[in-house]
Amino acid sequence: MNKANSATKQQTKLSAQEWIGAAFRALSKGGPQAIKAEAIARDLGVSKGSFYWHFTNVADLKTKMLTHWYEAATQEIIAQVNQVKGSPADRLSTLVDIATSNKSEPYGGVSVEAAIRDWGKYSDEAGEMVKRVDTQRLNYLTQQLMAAGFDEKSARASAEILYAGLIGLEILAIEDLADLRTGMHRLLQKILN
Amino acid sequence: MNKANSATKQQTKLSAQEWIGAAFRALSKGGPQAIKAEAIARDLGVSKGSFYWHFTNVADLKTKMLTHWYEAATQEIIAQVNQVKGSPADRLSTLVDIATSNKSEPYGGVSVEAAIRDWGKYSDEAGEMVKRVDTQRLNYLTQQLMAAGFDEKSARASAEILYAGLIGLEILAIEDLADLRTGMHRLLQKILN
DNA sequence: TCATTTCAATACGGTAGCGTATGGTATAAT
DNA sequence: ATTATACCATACGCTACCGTATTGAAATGA
Repeated sequence: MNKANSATKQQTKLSAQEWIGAAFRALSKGGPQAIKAEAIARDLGVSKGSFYWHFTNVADLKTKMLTHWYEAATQEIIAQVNQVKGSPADRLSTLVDIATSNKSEPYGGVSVEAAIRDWGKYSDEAGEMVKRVDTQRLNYLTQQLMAAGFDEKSARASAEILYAGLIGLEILAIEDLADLRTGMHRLLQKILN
Repeated sequence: MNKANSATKQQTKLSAQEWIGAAFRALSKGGPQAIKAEAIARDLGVSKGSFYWHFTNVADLKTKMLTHWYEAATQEIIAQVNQVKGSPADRLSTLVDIATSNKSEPYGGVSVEAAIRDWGKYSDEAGEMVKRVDTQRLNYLTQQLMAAGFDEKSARASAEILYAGLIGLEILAIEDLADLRTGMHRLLQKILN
């Protein structure tokens, strides 16, 4: 056995990030109650001794998951959309594409989003984080719609409908991303026209 | 103590229905993982000996919960809406009101609906039940929209948007039912006009 | 080289939930 | 009055998970 084969995923040391990534995988597969130190350790092929090195306890891991998701779900996406040159409608369209793309990254992606939203219903900490994300996104959508010519009041109303549609379609059609995307663009057209 | 006082809720015997009702309360408060025999028994002020009299195990309870929800979430509501005399738009409006009303009944009501939808993501059995309910409701909506003058293709498309909006708003605004209802009627207008 | 730091394995006690077994009590039937 | 039935309590063993303590090993630095 070649001991120094770095390509075979024979990693000797783990980082907190890898634990967090595995935790997100567990979350989207089994829900919040699947975020368990020993189960994730098994999944990583390691013992819980490692877990309690990187985190003080499970609550600590959860907090760090939420923080990371917050960054990925707001700042990064908004920055990404803002550098799209074109009309506000173009940016909204880009936003829809991003929101309906299932990135292979650990956090971000549709299934994680939905799972965290569930989580938020049963945990205050997660609930507040979801609320912060929703508020920020809603503000951003309103802002884009106003840039597209809506007055503030109707921009906010349309942003709510658009965002609700996005969330709803995401939850209903989560297994077929292509359908989700076309449905979303359809709704966007209905609101913009 | 008047031993034969039937009005004081001093019930000596429990029915399976009361267990199911308590289980739904636990579900909407704590999520699927809160459906636990011993916890619900504590809530009912009784021991788990009783639970295993009425149900063979926890899986059995869950199956019965899903069956009851299925009935309440489709047949009963559709029957209720169908007896509204008026235009299809009137029936759709009534449907929105029903869907956004938080009934005090054990199953039915917005919070239970959302909780079961979560549940469906992590359990195949619940997932299939949710899918059955969604399909039936979507068909019914399509049918009503066709009666309102849409052709089949666009009726189905609009039904999906309407239903997605309903689900989305439900999940976003679950704490404020009044807002939910007005938002929903707004979306209905946008689609019908 | 050897000492320190970083990461992981193992072993432990504690709690919570499951399902079973068994016995107890109240109501109804005869 | 006695027996049967329906419902519930209690006690048990089992497993999964938590968090701690201790030891071990590998990498890094001096």
